[in-house]
Amino acid sequence: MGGRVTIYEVAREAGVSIASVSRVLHGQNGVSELTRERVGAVIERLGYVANGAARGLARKRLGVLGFVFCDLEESATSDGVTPFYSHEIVRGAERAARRAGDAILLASTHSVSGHGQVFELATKVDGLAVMAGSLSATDLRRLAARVPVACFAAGRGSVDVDSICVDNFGGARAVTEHLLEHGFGDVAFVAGPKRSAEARARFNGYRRALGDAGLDAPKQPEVGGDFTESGGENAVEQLLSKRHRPPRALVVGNDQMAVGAMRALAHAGLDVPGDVALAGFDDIPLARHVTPALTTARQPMRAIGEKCAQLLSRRIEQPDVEPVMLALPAGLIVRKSCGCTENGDE
Amino acid sequence: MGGRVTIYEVAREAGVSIASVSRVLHGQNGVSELTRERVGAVIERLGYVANGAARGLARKRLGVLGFVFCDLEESATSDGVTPFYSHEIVRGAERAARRAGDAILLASTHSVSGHGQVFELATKVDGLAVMAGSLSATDLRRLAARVPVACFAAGRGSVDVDSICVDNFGGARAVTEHLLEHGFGDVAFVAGPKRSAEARARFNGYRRALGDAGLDAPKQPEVGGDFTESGGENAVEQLLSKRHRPPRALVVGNDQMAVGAMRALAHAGLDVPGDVALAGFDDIPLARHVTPALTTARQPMRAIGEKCAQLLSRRIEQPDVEPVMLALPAGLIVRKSCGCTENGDE
DNA sequence: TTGTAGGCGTTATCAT
DNA sequence: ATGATAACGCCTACAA
Repeated sequence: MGGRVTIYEVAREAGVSIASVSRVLHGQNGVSELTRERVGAVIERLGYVANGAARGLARKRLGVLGFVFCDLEESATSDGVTPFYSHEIVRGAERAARRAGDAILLASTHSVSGHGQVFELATKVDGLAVMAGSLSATDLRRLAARVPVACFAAGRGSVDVDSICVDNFGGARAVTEHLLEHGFGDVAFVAGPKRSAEARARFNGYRRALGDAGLDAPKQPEVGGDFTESGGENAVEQLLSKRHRPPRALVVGNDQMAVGAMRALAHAGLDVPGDVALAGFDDIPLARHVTPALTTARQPMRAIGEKCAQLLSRRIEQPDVEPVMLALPAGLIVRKSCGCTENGDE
Repeated sequence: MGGRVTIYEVAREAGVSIASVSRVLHGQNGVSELTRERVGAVIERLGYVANGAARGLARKRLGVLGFVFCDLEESATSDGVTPFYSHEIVRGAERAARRAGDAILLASTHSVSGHGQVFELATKVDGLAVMAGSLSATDLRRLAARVPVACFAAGRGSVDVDSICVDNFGGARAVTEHLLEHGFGDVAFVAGPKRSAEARARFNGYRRALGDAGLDAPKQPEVGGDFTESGGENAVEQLLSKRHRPPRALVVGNDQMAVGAMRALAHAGLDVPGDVALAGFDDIPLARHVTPALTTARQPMRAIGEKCAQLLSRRIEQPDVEPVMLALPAGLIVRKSCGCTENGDE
């Protein structure tokens, strides 16, 4: 918001009407060069900054897109996963938003929880992009009934809003196929949270790959975790104790759990990829840095952010178009944990 | 912004005046229980969401704090450093802002550069927190003359605005002292960018520690980099070629460069910490994951974000109080790269 | 090219 | 307890 000086003062000081000031402010035509210069000088001298509230009120558009993330707090965050995840999305979103002249308002579900702080937030934006899982389906529905909403990182959900996510099914399938191509017959799966649509999609991608290879695939994941490092560690410990012999390869629901899995395997005296090959999902920054470097399916986070902002903008402009659900392809990132030796890293 | 339904419609539908609606909206007294209920019901039924622009205009306060970061783009970012850094700051900021009923508007300098997009941004917020280095001193000054501004991650700069940063001097000093306590006599320094006030403060902290130990310290850093991994790698290569014998220990300007340094040392066949001990600065997430784990000085990012939001809020309320410069203590994080063996990690 | 004036949706003051 | 009614600062027809 502009400090004190208003368009009226600029007008007075320049000896013109506010309409003229407004015109030069927006670089419109129909202003004499002289006026333009005079007004410009006054604006600079007075340090005028337009009042966004007034502008938003008049334009019926604040020029602000809200993004709400779910804050996994102490769990996933401590390893810098969520931060990166959200940061890349924000970057993409910001880029797209800026092209449209908008700015990004940030909030995390943790700080936005309580009763209905999202609705309070909704007040300050033209539309809200929400990360799947950061809101209950009920709240999401209520929200969408009030303001333009888009959803990211969502699997095929039930709520009828625009949404965008990575192709979890395809990514997991590709990763699994890669493991299969190594000739590993016994490929097990470490699942994510049961309630997560994304986690389920990844499991299904894994199953499909097995099926296509003529292999038996379990209907349900043998073990699973909550997408955290320790979750992955526990899951693999459990898996090892369940089986008389460890699987030859492992597709893990996400990279973070994969890192935990590596720890569990090391603990059990198993070599990766010698004894057990491994692949994750997401391509978090850490994936390149663990030893061996993690083979994984990359989420196009930036693109997700961009696309989400675009979807949201569109809905703001055209509130009644049919909602779409997009899935962006995941990139197969081959590193060492699968048994490949060449450095396939970019 | 609220979709279509306004306070007038709510009022009409509830059979009261907009004043009454406004009252129940703010939980004010002086409203009969009956009215309160009726209005509440209508609000829910109509899905009313207040228009933030109108509200901001009337209140002279949008309830939004802007944060602008500098986007190191492909350099530092590719390793997930900046993301983490900014994410933690944003978290802290959001927390503090929320307590004050505010929201956080995000922007990065990359996308905000060009001519004066910051000023455009300034339009949409009540105040702006800017990361040091994301703006030229001139722009910062101009900005501060127009809207409330606070600065974070700034060393003692010249511009007269509220600012907050970690105690770079003290942190570097503590880290250096720790290395000295190991009995390493020859401790070299890998500096950050010359223009960075933070980098200089760290160098000075290093010098002070040497001086206090009765050791000679160079007036200028022997080598330096740009705070990136490859920058650190190059700097150390250069250092090794300059000297006939490698230093016994190395204080590196930040963690990211320290990781690069480790690579250079490994390349030269030098063991860390056996041949060369190492310490960094920041405590980025990766620091725990490299081998050996990196000893470093931790930046209290969250606290920085919180404090910055507070400083900004204060300045918005009281534009004329004397600007303050705060430095938060850095925590010494002892891990393996310095030669310590016990696991000092939290 | 320039100016006038109504409207945007809330808040808040002042009556009632 | 409730209701009119000015601001708030900008945008934008519409006039001149």
